[in-house]
Amino acid sequence: MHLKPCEESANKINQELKDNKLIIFVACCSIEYEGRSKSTIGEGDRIIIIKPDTTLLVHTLTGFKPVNWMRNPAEIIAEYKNKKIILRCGRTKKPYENMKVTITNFYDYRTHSSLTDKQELKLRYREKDLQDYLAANPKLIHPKFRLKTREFPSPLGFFDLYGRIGDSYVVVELKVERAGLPAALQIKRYRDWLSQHMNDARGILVAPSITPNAKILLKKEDLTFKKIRVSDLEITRKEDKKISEWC
Amino acid sequence: MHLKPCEESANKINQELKDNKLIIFVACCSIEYEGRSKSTIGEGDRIIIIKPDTTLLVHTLTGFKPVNWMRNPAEIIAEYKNKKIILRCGRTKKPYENMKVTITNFYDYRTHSSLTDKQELKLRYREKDLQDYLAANPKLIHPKFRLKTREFPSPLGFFDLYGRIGDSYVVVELKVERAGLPAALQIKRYRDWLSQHMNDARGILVAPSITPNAKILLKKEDLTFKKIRVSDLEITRKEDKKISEWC
DNA sequence: CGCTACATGTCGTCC
DNA sequence: GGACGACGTGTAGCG
Repeated sequence: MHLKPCEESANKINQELKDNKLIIFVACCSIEYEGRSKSTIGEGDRIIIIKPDTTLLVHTLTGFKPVNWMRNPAEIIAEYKNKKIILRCGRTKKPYENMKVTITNFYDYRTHSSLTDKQELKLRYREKDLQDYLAANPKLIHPKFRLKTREFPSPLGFFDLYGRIGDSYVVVELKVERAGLPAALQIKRYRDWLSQHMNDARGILVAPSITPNAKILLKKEDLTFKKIRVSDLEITRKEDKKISEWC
Repeated sequence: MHLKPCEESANKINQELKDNKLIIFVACCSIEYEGRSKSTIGEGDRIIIIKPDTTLLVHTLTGFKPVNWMRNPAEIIAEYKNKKIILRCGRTKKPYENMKVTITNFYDYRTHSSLTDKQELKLRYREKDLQDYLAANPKLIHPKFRLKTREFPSPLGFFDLYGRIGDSYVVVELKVERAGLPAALQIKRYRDWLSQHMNDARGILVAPSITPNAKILLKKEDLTFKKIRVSDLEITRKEDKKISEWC
């Protein structure tokens, strides 16, 4: 449908907002936002989605991230003024934010109701799963590692894994992605805290790889790096297959 | 348009992908993803956007984040099989990932070409602006603070601001949001590094507020917290205005 | 509701 | 292309 900026269009939009319809349109618009930050963008052609839960997304023609957005819960109102449709949108919870979308031309306007989606995303191979797996197979970390607890609560934060190697007390920090300086500093402060309470404390950083600076820090601080790729544990990823070869 | 799952539809989609059209549709589909992680989601009604730059987004009916996506650059191919349209999508650069969208029913299908957007988002009130302002008004940090340089390069990272208070050398870390443990640790390691090179080193953390744990660490480490809200500097945000009161 | 840590984070920027 | 840090980060989990 090709909506025109007029009084009836504003009314129509307001009714459909009220009915919690899914609204999708492409339009030439400019946007102002104010809240945690403040932004403006001049006139251009963009995609706008208003979900039944009042989530509002504005996408430009390129890139992953919306150029502007409003998280639910929000209030959204349309009005007609100076030959333009103005969408006012404000969050009804903290952080309070608001947005104004000024539409000069619609290229397309569609609404949907009675759509259903009862499925949930099943995600695998992240830190939690790695922790599960290593808790069940502690010897992958060190042949003599004996696990005592997972998510051990220290004042500095939770130790992913905590246990012993011989007489030493050991804190293990897990990273699914390449470990950088922050990860190295994290295991350092964990080990340092632990050594204040135990005679013999060690720290092990588990990750698929490590950045040079992080490696230097570990060496200097007598900490251990253990290379474990989450994807090696069960399944090999198809990284280089050509598009035609996928199953 | 109400596309049906058939051979012609697959051909049409492939042609429009080739033409770098913007494609937006609502469909009942299931999705498999594999790459940095791995996920599946069963059949449900979702919104799918394919941008001219090959960015692909799949949105459910609620929430801000896409349930599945593929960042550009990617290759996308449609095919017809077993009364379903299958979209295969794979990134052509690292990280290599791929996705399969299996479509059983289209509720809507729209494409657009000749859309243009030459505008860029103008964002304000973030860390850069705070740095600008405090560099121009260093006395807001401390009455005796004399700025030497901004973005002072240390091996640990850039010091947001660097200068002197009396005979002390001072590193300042700026945060626009509430400062947590990571921020406190950051200023600590900056100060520690500085104290290895200077007789008298101090660290100041500037933020609108601070979490309890971070505050404890600062106190214990003899670091300073200075409360500065970026929004107090020039402009008051309208946080609690009702929707009807916005300009 | 605040605090913390994770994320298929994404994105820019510097090297 | 890797490393690093900001982000209107969003989001889930827990107290």
